[in-house]
Amino acid sequence: MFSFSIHARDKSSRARTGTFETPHGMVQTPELAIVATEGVIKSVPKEIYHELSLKYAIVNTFHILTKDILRPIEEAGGIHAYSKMNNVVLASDSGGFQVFSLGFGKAHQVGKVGGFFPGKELESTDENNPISIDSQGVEFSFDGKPVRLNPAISMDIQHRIGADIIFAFDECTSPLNTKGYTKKALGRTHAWILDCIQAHKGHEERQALFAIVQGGFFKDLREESASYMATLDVPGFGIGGSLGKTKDDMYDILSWTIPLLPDNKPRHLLGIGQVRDIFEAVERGVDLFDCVIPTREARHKVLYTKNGKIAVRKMRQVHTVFEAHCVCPACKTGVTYAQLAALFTEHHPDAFYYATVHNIAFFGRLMKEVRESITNGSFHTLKAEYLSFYP
RNA sequence: CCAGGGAUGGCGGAGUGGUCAAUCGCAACAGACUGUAAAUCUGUCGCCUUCGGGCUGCCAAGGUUCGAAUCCUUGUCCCUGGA
Repeated sequence: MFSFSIHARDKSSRARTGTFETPHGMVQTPELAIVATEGVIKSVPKEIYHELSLKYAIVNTFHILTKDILRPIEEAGGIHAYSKMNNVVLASDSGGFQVFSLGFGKAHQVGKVGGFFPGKELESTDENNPISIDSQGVEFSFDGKPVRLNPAISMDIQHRIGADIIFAFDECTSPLNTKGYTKKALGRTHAWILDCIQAHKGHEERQALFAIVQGGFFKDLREESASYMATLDVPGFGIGGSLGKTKDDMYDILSWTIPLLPDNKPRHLLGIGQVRDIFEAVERGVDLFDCVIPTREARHKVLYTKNGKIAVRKMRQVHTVFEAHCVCPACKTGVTYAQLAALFTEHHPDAFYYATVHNIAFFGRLMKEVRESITNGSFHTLKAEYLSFYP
């Protein structure tokens, strides 16, 4: 039911194009998933989804569980029907990222491609994590209620959600975690993937379980993890964070791990998707991405264009559409920067809608151009073009 | 005409003798955002500054006081009842 075929390769890098086939159609790679955490794209009505030429989207196990939308999803007959994304390849994240984002990430106010915070370096140990983690799983506290997740629970929820690609329940560590801690967490992640595979037995035809490589910014741990995951009989791999302290750290991690993964299976770089990062990662062999940036930054008044990011606030006097060639619902109907700025000022929901659909369209085009450039040998030219506006 | 109420920084709106250049919200300005606790968060937001501080300032003009956005007088404008 799931198969990955590679169509073209870049001559001077690990970039490749391919197709990943699933029960709900295929994704052409490289592709970026739009994030629909609770099964919906924020600020875009479901009736519009079919106009967005969405190819790949991802939902979240932890948030679906805690917001009580598992039942509505099951009643609708699965996430594709619930989300009105019947022709979209859907993934679900396992909740492993929330182990970080609601744990050390929250405690230390740091992202997974972390900044470096003086005085906070490497203090992370079990004691100052607001979440309790042991070999049996993770105990969250959310809205004052305890929420438990482990491989079996996460797999069960993901089976009920019904996404095409599901991710193993892992422990995403923090850039501030010590090597000792990261190694311990990696041990759990490595044990848990076996539990996930076990729990997934019988569902392999319907959903593809991707294993996740961890190991922080430690070369030997990353190599150990990639080598270990490579031995497993899974249809694809995720590469998870912590991804170091800088972009270069992240690129190093990709260079370390990807050569150790089987060439004939897709690799999904979890949670990454800034323009430059997409090029650098594709170049190192990444096939799939997901990222909140297109949708989140839209709500934060940032528009993506081929000439760079644009702060809508500064465009009050500009009476043109966002991008003349764009066919997103906003550009198509002639919404101008000035109008968008005015809508943002009055907090009108359409502002969020217009900006979101445009950014989704931008990233859709970007990924298409990336694919075409790999096919016709112009990947590096395209990269240079984009990086001049997205340094 | 009578009786009340009110005028605060771009706007809304706190503050009723000192610790007030004046809480807070909005707007504005600058920045951040990478498996979404995010339509969020951070900083600036009277003028000048060598960042120590200096100056002007709460409708206007007088006054009381060591000290006034805060109390008194007059004026101007606005709102609400009454004739």
